[in-house]
Amino acid sequence: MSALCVPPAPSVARPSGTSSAGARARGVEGARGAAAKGRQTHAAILDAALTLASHAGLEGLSIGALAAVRGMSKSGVFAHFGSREDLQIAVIREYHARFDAEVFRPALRMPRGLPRLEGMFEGWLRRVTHEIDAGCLYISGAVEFDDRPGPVRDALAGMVQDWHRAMERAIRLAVDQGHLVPRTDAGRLRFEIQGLILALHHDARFLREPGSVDRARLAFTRLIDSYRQVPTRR
Amino acid sequence: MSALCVPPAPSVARPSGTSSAGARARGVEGARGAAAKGRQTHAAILDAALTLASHAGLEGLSIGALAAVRGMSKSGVFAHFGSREDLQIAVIREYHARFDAEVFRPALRMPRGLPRLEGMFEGWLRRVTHEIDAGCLYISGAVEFDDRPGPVRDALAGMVQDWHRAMERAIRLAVDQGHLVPRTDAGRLRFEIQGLILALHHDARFLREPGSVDRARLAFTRLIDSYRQVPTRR
DNA sequence: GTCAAAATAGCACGGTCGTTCGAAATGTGG
DNA sequence: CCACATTTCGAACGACCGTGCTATTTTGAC
Repeated sequence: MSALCVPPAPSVARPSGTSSAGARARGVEGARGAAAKGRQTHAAILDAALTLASHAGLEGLSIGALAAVRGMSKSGVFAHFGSREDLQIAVIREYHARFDAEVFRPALRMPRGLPRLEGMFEGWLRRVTHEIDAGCLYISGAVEFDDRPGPVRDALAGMVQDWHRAMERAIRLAVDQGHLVPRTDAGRLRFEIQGLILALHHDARFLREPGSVDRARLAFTRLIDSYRQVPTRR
Repeated sequence: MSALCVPPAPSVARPSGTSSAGARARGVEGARGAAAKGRQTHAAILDAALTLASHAGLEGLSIGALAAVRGMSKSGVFAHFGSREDLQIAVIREYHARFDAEVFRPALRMPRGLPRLEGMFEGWLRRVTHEIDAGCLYISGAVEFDDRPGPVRDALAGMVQDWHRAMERAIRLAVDQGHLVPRTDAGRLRFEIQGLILALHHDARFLREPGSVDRARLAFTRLIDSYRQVPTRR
């Protein structure tokens, strides 16, 4: 399912000695038919949670606010996720799935090498641009959880690292294809590209500075050019 | 005082119709002698608040935790700042002052042009490096308040923009000195440099990736080289 | 329609939060 | 030492938080 690896919805392996039906595992469960309405509202809540977390951050995501948005009771919402932490992780997982579908997978359809790398950046850019009033969970989450160990941080870091690995793979492919100079350090180029996205997110979203997107795109072009393999060179 | 402009401690111009002695303006007040012990604990609290906010973020900065750290009562702490918001702003202002003293002012002592620009980056780098287990308030604040209008966000944004302007001034000086190519776009170069710092903060602090500092330094060198005015060129 | 299972509501608990207010303690100038 | 301003405390408030329990409603298969 998710092209950026990560095990698919780990069927909630937590201790779950929590007695009550509230913590019931909302994993793959009895396959066919069993939960029709349940799954549906579960998805709807998750969607609202994603919107909410995009604005208030994962820390600002509260079950009460979520219940108010969905027009249902706190405990009704709560029952769909074993705990607030599980809710946060579910949100991260959902964000990852969307990022995967909207950024990574389309880029995979581009020919390997520079075009695919550029596709990744463009998709990323598009997402951050649309998110200018929504906020990237990878970025806000990184800041919120950089000092807070635990499963949420682990989930977040794992997915960000997946994405980094994917980018570096694309960079190495571009080297193999002869599009970039052979001595290209994939890790460093990934670092530099990511810096552009972070700067864009900062300038556009926090400072509301217009023209940031063009600036990021220009900087990317400059950056790639400095790594480009020019056949007619010395 | 603060070389990066920003009016110096605006003597708290808020309405202050809040009756009680709690909200008493802790501004410049009667100059000499009047408040000896008060100022001292005020500074001590502020220092602890800075440490706390560096780890938990400005949002995570709570008066209760601060009181516990300082070994005093919540209301005792509270009385030193009119409100939580004023506390946050005071923290930001203090952070700005330190940044000013540790990054900006030392760089000003370097000869104008590239050396000063490099000095700024190095100072910034040093600060982020030391902050690897402390967190940069400019960065975490930007993420926390990008969707939250109000005086805290305004204060934060103002100071970040001050710093940006200072960097761009340094870049333009480097152009004037003939160190960088004349067509250098100061805003874009500032954007690119800032991206490196943000990427460093992200990789080193969130992902705990070793070698990020060297990577950032290398990337900076590469970046500057791509803008460098080479006298012996074509 | 029946009936079990699933989904949701309602309510209460313990906790932390920022804030208020009046009293107690502490410091300071005369 | 006194008198006064400043500083600190303690207790309480209302609000919101996550969570646990027990009903009640809704759903879906037969």
